[in-house]
Amino acid sequence: MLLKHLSVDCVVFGFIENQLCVLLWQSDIEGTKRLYNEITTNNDIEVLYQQNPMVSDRDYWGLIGSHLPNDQDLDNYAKFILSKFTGLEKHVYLNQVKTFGAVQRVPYSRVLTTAYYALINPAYHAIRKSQMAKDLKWFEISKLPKLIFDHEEIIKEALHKLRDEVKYKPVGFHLLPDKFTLTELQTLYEIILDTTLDTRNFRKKIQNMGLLIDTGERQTNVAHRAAKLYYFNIRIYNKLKEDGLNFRI
Amino acid sequence: MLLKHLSVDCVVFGFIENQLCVLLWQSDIEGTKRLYNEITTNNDIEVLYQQNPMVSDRDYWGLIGSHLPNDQDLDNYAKFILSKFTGLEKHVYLNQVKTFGAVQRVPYSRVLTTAYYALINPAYHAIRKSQMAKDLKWFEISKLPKLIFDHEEIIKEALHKLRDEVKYKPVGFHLLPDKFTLTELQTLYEIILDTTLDTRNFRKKIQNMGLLIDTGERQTNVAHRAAKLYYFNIRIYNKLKEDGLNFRI
DNA sequence: CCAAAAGTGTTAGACCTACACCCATGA
DNA sequence: TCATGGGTGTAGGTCTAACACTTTTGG
Repeated sequence: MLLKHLSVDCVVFGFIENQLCVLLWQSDIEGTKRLYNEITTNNDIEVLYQQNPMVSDRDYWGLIGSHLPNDQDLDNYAKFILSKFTGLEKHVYLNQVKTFGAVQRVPYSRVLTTAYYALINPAYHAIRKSQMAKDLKWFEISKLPKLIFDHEEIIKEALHKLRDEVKYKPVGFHLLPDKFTLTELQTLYEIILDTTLDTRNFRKKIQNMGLLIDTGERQTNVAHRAAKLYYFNIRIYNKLKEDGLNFRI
Repeated sequence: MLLKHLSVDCVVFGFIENQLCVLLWQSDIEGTKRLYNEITTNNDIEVLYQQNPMVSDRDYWGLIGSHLPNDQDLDNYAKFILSKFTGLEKHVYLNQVKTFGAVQRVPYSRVLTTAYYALINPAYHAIRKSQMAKDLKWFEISKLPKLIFDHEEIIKEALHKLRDEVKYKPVGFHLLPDKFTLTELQTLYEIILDTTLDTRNFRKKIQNMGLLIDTGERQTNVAHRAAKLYYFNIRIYNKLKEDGLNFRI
């Protein structure tokens, strides 16, 4: 059974062509029904979905998400949503943002939603649209379309949390490919924190953390000096995740 | 109507005699029914409460909290719980921790709970037990009694969040009286962060933030040199709340 | 006058900031 | 050979960490 009053939404962040992007969808009512029939029987899905603006109006987009089934753990179900909607399997960084519970956030029904944010690297994790979506697309964070309900607020809060975390924990790396250049890393921080950073100081700081390992490889096919590729040291990563990181700027 | 599947719990932290404490209660079933009759009609309260270990077993304590009414905003309802259970009025620092949603967290029913934490100063905010409680008491964080459900985990998570925040935001002050000494402030940080701090360095750091204003007053009736009393500068406090604070140790 | 806690300054090292030029590559 | 982005060092200032003694008060 689906819980009528509680849903789970995922703010999926991706770093694409030096832009921070969010993954949004438009639901296909028939496909969504089919999904819910897989998950549970005897549900109120038609009541729950037929009034959603995203179903009837092609201008409206939403965060991927769904009502929570009675028999699913909240955290696991967020993972499930992510993999069901995008085809992504495990090892995706996923973090609860908070629960949004204004009475009128969904105009036609009382629904609270627990939001999560995910960080993925679209170059390495191919997204595939599931059958239940009419459409599934990346939008730059600064060029969002019309959004259903309070999803714009949810995205803002998730971004705020990401900004906070990126300063004190080594989370940003999840948005990069396995091997990346220092310039990519710097650009990532610049975009997330919406600022510019001094290249020399940034490199010194990062290298002093001991977090990066030189792969010995370099970029290929670039029309300029090829940059070194790094990956990151998971042991030191785990340590910094515990101890915190000082990335204030 | 009360939502059967969603509750709100508050982890109320207080700083008492140089110890970090949590406020816990034991519910009185009759008093609780009376409260719910005030809030809503036609509810399932007996089903919701009669199996709670706290009701039948005097050894079990719980966080203050209740099921969420259909027509109440989540954030407002957390404030309401705080004032209803303790008699505290506004201006209490309250912050959402996260939502706990394991399927079996309440053994006899599917209930998710959104936890908040509150910081209060018991010396200045007198707590009064409401009629619906058999008992309401402060417990040192290191000497917790048996707790219902996953309330111990909720307290741990709230404490973890408090520790994280205290390093980067000026939240700790909410646990102190309006006028306080530098030693009280230092002890507070030492207790929350579970460490010791160098007095001279601590004082320099705090004073350089410009957050404190000398009241010109001193302690009275102490059997040693009387310490200066400070209060804190709300303007700089608000600025630091925005910009963040660097209190890493 | 004693006990107890308040209050204070200096130095060495670490870290942060600001800043400009040469290097490697493919087109 | 040019355009593009990669890569590097230094000096001055600020912040941090370590450390011990004197002051004030009430009993």
